[in-house]
Amino acid sequence: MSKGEQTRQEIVERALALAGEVGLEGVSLGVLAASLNLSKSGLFAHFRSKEALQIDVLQRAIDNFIQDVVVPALRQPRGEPRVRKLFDFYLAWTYGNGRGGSCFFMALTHEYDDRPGPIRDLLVQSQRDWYDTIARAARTAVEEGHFRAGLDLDQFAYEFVGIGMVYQQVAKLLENPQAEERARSAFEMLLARSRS
Amino acid sequence: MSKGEQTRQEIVERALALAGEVGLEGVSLGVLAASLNLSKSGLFAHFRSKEALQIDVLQRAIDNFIQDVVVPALRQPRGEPRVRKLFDFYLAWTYGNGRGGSCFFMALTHEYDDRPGPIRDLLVQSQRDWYDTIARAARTAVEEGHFRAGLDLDQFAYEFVGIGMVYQQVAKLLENPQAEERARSAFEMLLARSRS
DNA sequence: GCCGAAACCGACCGACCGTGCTATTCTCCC
DNA sequence: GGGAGAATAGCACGGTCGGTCGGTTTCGGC
Repeated sequence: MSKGEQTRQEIVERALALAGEVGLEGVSLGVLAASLNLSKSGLFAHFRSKEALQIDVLQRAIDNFIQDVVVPALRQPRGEPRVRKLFDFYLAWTYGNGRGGSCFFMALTHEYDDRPGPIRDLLVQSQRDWYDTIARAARTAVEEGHFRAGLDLDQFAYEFVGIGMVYQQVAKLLENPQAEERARSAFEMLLARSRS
Repeated sequence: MSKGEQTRQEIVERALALAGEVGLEGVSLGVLAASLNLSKSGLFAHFRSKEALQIDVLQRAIDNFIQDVVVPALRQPRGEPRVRKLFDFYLAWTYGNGRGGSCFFMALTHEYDDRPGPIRDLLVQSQRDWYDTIARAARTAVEEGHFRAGLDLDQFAYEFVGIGMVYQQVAKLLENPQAEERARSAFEMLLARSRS
């Protein structure tokens, strides 16, 4: 990897960390450059525009999410165990990501849900993929006989994500220590309903 | 109401609308003033600081939410009907609020969940009140015999809010027309589980 | 070890930010 | 209807923003 490419990676990585604290739009080139001991122009030379950097950052976040949540879950046995692990890793990622900030994608959802453009497009695609991933995992559980035939897979994914979302607010904003317990309890109910 | 107070109200109102599009932090005094045909300094004279304005805007949003969601629900008969209406008004408010933007409080959650200060404090309090309101409504349903005795009221509120949150993302960001149907379906399941 | 290319820097641009200060205009009560 | 005080405008400030440009340093292949 050339020097330039390496620096580029470091920039994206640092920008992702900063974006977890102040939002993607809130990352300014000056602050980002200073935190990397780089001049603003030196940093900027790696990207055609700030938006190009933002897209790289988002893509990096998507890659990380897949690597940390989806891939390890897919290594689990097909069916309910895989669905369970998907939820576990999701919860863990949600909490650990962004050093105290909330789930990166949730923050972006509210930052870009009414701001059209390539960033929103990429975000939408990634979230659709995520819902699909959950639904596909649920389908394996149906195929394995863990979940009942005729289960509405998209509805399952919908409620799956809902639990993760409220977990974030209750854990991060409201700082309620019971948040995880409640999330797991809700998820167990969702699983139970999906079985019989 | 004096002229000054009237202008102040108009400023807060307009700022609230703008904040629904660009976030609370994203509302700049210059743009806000221009959209009201006011000079920036003329506008600023009504508030000690930008933060004071932001707090007023948030307080206004809280008042609106109570007026549009909580108060009308409390006019419903105690028990399940009241809980149902609380959800209905919540969904409607979520969708209609901010002219295409998502629920104001959800956006603020991710804007301020790692930014301490009076705004975050007020937001936290308002959200805790909201969860309490749901839990209290659920308790009336227990008292009326609609919900089973021993129902975990806070868990009920948790899952209630979770459904509302995922609804927002699916409806607003993913623009899925089935979002509301799925939300209502999930809510019916929650009610069913709370009864028997 | 040289040399072209890649990487990086410092200075700078115009625009906009929040916030004061002072002057002018408007409102409303006597 | 005039005068006091509130409401608003004008202007300037120090800063930061994304972005540009020309020059300097560093890297990597020969």
